Amino acid sequence: MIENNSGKFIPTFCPIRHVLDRFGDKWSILVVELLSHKGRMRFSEIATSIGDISQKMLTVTLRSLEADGLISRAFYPEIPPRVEYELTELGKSLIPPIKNLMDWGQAHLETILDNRKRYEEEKEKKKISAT
Amino acid sequence: MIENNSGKFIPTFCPIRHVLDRFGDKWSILVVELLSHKGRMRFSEIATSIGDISQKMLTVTLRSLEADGLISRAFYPEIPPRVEYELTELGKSLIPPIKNLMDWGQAHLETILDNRKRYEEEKEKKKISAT
DNA sequence: CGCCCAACTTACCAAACGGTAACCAATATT
DNA sequence: AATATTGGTTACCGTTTGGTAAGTTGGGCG
Repeated sequence: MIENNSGKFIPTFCPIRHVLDRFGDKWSILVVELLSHKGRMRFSEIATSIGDISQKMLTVTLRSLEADGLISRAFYPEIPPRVEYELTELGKSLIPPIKNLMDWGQAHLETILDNRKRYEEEKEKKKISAT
Repeated sequence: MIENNSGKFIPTFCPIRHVLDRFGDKWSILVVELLSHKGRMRFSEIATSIGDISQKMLTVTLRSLEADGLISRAFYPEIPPRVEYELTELGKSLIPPIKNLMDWGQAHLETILDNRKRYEEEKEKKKISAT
């Protein structure tokens, strides 16, 4: 067993679990994706680009991406301070696999939503016919 | 905005958010991965293969994968009953992108864990030097 | 009669996740 | 003197997630 950065324990032997554990949160992949398009970005730029992320969660997300070496943080002690983030080489290496998954999503999203709707309708029918 | 299968609302225009929303849970990708290796599997087979999934979560996960058309469910009304699951064509189309992500994980997991440890150590050092 | 099987379903509960709002630093502007 | 700036941190709290344990189905079997 191995302890991750939030104190949870997951099986050592299973890299899948680690990947899921790392990217299963709400914002990490989104931030990586964003940085892959825009290059270096300031904290506030990322915040407004995403739109509905809270300041706290953006900080938490950026910190954990930085801890894993996926992004780098450059602090400029000006007044007011400026902080810039960008993908490291390791972070950049993550772009192709993420892009693949996103392309798959783009290609099949409609089908999935249709399936989901159909499934719900079937369930409703069965409920009614069971009365 | 679009409502997903758990009643949450996410921006329509962003397929990334949908993919994350769909696969951000703890078990979905793991089940797809497993079925991609083993083909058809019974409920109990999946349960013991994963090892630490609860019956409830396996049911929930399988239902939502079925709702989205990623797996098919075959029920045999024998005594005791038998249920078999396998990937649909749509589900199979998901294997390559998932495999890419997993390969990336396998390749970089150690680096990430090292980075994470180093980051924690640096943080500790700063804490001590600040006293 | 009572207990077994597989594959659930349900009620209940604990922990994790993530949001809100307040506070901070140091300087520049009003 | 008060306010604004950026990029945070922190305490608090509600929601979501997922686990535990019990109950359900119906025929087979000791």
